[in-house]
Amino acid sequence: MTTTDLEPLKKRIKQFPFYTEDAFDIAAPYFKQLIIKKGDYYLTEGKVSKSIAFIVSGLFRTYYLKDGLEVTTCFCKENSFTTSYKSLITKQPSDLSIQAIEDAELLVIQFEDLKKLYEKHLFWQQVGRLVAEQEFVVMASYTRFLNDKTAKQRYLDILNNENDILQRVPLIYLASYLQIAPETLSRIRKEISAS
Amino acid sequence: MTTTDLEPLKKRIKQFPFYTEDAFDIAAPYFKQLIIKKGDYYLTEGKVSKSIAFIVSGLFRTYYLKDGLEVTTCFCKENSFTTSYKSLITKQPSDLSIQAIEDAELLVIQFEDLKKLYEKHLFWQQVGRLVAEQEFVVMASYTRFLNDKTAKQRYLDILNNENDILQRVPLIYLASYLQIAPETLSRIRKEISAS
DNA sequence: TGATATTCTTGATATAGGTCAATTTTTTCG
DNA sequence: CGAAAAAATTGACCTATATCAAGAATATCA
Repeated sequence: MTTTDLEPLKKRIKQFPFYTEDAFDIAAPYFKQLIIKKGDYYLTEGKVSKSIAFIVSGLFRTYYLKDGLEVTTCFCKENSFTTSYKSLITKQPSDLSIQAIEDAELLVIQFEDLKKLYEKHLFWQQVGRLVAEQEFVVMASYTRFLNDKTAKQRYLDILNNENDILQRVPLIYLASYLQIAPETLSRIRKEISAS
Repeated sequence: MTTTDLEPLKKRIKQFPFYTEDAFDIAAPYFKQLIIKKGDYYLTEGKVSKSIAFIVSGLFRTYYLKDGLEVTTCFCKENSFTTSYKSLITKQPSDLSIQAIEDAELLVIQFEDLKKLYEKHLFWQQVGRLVAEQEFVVMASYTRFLNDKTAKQRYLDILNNENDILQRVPLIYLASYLQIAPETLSRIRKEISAS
């Protein structure tokens, strides 16, 4: 019997202020390994999100349905966390699905267990706050990204700043993340390659 | 010498779980009253946000400049908090300005002081987390609001759900909050009143 | 109160990006 | 490998909303 390797997670948690080995050790038993194959789901629409996943390896996208069409809202890669944060917080059914677009390995903690840590350790309560703050900043930036830039600017932004993601996802997902019709994205790419 | 009346703030803080009078009393001395006249600013673009304000009375809007035009991102009314949350968290200069659009009374706490409370009391650390979570949910909803609905739907949403705000702000601010040109909003209103 | 600035409305016109339909290219997987 | 499915491209056309310009209605405050 081997124990799950938590090193990648520990490395991430160490980045938070006031980290101690103690705090980590007490949390460690709560994390369970979960393997998800490409195309499969960590969470599906309609379910209440009850856990948070640390992505050891692989790539996920979150999407919701708008008039029957999938709208991708996020790409989540290794060394970050994923969940339907809104569903987790509000305890309402998720309107997001979270799908692996590469084979993935997760370390999952139940939110109930995390809350126990919140109450036991200022450190974990603080991690909860910092993560929430970070999520807010990311969401605020995404809103501005969508609303302040033209379709072409948005694509160029990704091309310049998140090229690794671009290489790993089908353009059809990227298009909806950029809030562009796939046909329009195709034209933008053509225009750029011509110049 | 009279002490500042913190009752409205206390009433709001009482809504958080694990509230105790003790926790509130320890925080109380940090809150300072601030009066802001209509048209004046709580925060201006370029400054780093270093405090959080509880709005006892009055109404604020936050806006940023996009190609020289003011884009309103939020209306903040009595019994809620306001700040440039992103600037506060990231310690970067704010791209938002926060302007009173009605005479207002605030209770202001410095973020430095709040952080002291975070470290002293699990309760306040938790308040910080819950507020961050709430801000995230609001921002996520706003993003979806802007991207999933047509201009007309967005206006009708506000008309039906936030009529009090609508009564209190010039349409020109509302238009930019809805990401609609003022002319378009005017036409939408005309169309609705005709039907 | 009245002059001035601000806000709101209306019309004419422009455009970024969407939609629909057909084809080609790429990926998947038995 | 090769067939079927999925993704990407291309062309023709459309539409929601922006922009520009001008006038009417309101609000402000000396």
